Amino acid sequence: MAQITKSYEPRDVEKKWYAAWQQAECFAGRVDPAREPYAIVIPPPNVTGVLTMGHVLNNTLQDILIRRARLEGGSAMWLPGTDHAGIATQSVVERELRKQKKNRRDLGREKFLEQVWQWREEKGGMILKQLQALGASADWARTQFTMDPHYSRAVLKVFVDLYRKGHIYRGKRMVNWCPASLTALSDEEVVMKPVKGFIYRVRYELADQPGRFIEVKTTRPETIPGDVAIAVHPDDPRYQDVVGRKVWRPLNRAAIPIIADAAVDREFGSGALKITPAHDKVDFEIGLRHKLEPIDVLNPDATLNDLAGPGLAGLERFAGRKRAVELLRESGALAQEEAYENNVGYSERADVPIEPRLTWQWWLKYPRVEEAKAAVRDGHIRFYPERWSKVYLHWLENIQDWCISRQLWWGHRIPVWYARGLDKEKLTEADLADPAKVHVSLDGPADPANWVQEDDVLDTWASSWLWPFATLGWPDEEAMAKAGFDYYYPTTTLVTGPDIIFFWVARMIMAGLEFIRPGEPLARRIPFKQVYFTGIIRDAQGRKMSKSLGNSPDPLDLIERYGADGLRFGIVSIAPQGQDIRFQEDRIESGKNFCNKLWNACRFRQMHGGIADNSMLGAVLARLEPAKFDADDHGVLDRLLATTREVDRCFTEFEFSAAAQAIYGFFWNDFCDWYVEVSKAKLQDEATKANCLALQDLVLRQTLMQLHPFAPFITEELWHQLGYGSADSFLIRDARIESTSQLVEALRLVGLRVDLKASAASRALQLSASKYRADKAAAGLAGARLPEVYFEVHPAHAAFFTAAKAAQYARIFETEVFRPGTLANAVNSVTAVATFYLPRPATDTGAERARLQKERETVAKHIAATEARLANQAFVSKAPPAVLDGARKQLADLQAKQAEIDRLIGGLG
RNA sequence: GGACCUUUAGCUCAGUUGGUUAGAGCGUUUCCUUGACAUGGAAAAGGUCACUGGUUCGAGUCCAGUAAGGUCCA
Repeated sequence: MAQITKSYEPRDVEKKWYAAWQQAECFAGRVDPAREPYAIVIPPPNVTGVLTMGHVLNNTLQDILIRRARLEGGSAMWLPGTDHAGIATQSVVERELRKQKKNRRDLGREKFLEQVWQWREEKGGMILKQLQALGASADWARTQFTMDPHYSRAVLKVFVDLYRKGHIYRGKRMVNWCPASLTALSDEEVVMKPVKGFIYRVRYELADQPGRFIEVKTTRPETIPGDVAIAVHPDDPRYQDVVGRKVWRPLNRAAIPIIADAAVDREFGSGALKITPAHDKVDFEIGLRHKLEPIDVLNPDATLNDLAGPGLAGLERFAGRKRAVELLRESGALAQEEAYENNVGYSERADVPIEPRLTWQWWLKYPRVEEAKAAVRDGHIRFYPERWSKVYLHWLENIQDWCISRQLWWGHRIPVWYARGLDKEKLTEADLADPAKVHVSLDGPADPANWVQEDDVLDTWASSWLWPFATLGWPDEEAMAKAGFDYYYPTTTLVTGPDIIFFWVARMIMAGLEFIRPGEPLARRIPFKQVYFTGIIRDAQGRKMSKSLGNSPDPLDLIERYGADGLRFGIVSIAPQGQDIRFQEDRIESGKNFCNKLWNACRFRQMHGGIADNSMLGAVLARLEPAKFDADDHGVLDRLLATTREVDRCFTEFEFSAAAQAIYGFFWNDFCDWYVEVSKAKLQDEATKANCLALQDLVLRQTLMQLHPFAPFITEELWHQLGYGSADSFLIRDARIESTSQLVEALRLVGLRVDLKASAASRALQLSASKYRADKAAAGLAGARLPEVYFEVHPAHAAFFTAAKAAQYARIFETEVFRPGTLANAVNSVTAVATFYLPRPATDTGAERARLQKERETVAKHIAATEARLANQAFVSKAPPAVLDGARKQLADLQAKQAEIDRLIGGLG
């Protein structure tokens, strides 16, 4: 066996084990009826994406769940892949074309798509490689891409199916138009931002009554040429006499009617509203009600067109706004201009203001909305934290049809063909229902020469909503059998961010319910049983991490500096359930430090004796000698079991950071700081050495297993170094973690039960040692190793803290000689276990008296408070007995302590 | 406008169904190269638990309200 090095060097260890795991196919998810299936599908990252801290957190948590499931004996399968990300990917390739002074139209659709595929082959999916550096144990052989042939076929089949069921229709409606990407967007892809601008009061002159004006407030004067009416509230007394008459539109002058509509807000401005149906959703509705023909004054790229009239036509929309204001001012129509802040919808991807625009698009009426609500409401799918279910249900209550068409080339082209020669812009509902005019099918028409395919592609989310089953071969039965569909669906857990609860989570649930196992119970059709929502990683100031702020650390750089395990452990330990995370690099550093601590504890073990039989739990336990167990042995075993219990609980509640902290606290404080220290004496004594090493082996074994999901590389390495696994086995694949009850039972079989009294005695001694060292430091003796220290054990601890035992603690009490007795003119340390007497070179009775007096005051204060509580009749009669006993015991202890201090003060003379 | 979240030590956060003297990590200060680890060890300082009421023998915890910050929806 190789000697463990002085400090942990992650780089080579990580490379070595990742390659070995892959070589041995440790990540493969295999159908095995004897084992419990455990499946996770990755939230497919954007194929153009690179690893961010958000990915690190999200994927570390998935890997933790998958690795824990393996350790628990489940057949774990983590399915990776990427998303074709329509707009993002198309933009990347278009940007490259622009460098060559070309655009996609120069190339034509087919050539352009060839370029995109080429880009994807060369540079796409880099993020999956980066996940490997993080240690992700995904089943790479199953890697999926939403544009793969079989996946595409699933997407198109779903379109055709929903079309035939009447869920999909083509309609000319207001959409959110992105003038940068030149495509429609769904409501979910629009973010509202407050924007500082101006609001203008504009006067419209009555056509038949020159000199009389109606005033309208608007933030968008450039759309005035698109006005088709002025609307007032039917009950507004100010305007009773003008309804039905006409006003002059002040830009691109024309007479337009004054109409009455109840949707007008009488409180806003003067109570009159300009109606521009082509450029506003509300106006569009009003226009429909009054049968007004919209006037679209914008081109697709949001420049003003000829309908905007002379002076504005050809201008970009914001330049047009300035110009419109000038024109209004010149003509005297501008009454006022004031600063104003309003909410403007922005394209999430392109970050430019969207335009409400009237276009033909494909729409989806969501299927299974009610069932989707029931699935979560009735607990078939559980959200962690639970509160997200409210957000989810609220969205479903107010659900709107989904605009699924995108005016892009990169994506799944909609499987609709129009009879050659038809004018797509003028199709009626009857035309759309006529198979001679419109053909919808998976494979296209038999006579393609007579048809023209729809140009639009589907929204990327209209492919990723099928992810949990299209990745398992659906709808092809042979592929499903090969992928283990029956075994792995529904998948177990989904780990994702709450920002895509509507985009993705809700839609996946509806898709699963609609397409999988029709007619079977809901619980068999849902795509997953649990959804864990992570927090969002922010910088130290609480800002979202973003490229433009440059406040996002590079995860690969962090892995380089702290190791993948350090990064994983660090990030998980600061990620409380359901809250956003403030990233602080020092936490990653402490993850690395913990790895080093673990490393050195194992090194200590290795330096103190050859590795005996550690091959299985039974072998380790067989080496324990229960008869030799002392208080500290019981203490560390007690803490090990408590930690195991806590980690078990954390996994059922998805409390990952609590689990990490439980392991950290146990290992560092209980094991290293105390047990390893007391071991140093035990290992010098042949009578206690073997048992001590066996107990260390047990603690290290269970710790490595518990820690493995969080820090896979170092634990695998140490697992082998300490002989827990044979050369051809792996911690990741072959180890089976014991639950608390299994561990307790295994201990019982070798005659071991934790003695709680002994454990408590060990704990009391630890606290005493702390108190002792504090007293020692307060007396100016910090750090000094004393030649001799005496003690008088308090009766309650005499059984555990014997003279022979005490000698073993000399090191911890920083003394050469440690034995019973008293000492006059000493520094006196009163603890729960004993009173200690520390010699000091020049005795200062005054200082010692002052120190003891101060301590006496503190004790007296607590005594008074406790006495007051016990003197309260209401407390005594109503508090539960355990609390009452606790208070009484506390009082007794405090009084004993006070008496001891008094005795010492008296002894100072 | 509606819904949800947050407010505890200088910083980041724990704190189960109310119950002894409110915890951790980092940071700060002091001491220690002793033999696993200075990526370490020991100790200390530091908190009117945002505020105001209420329920209770007892409130960081439960209830009502207020304030500040944040997120989502409209």
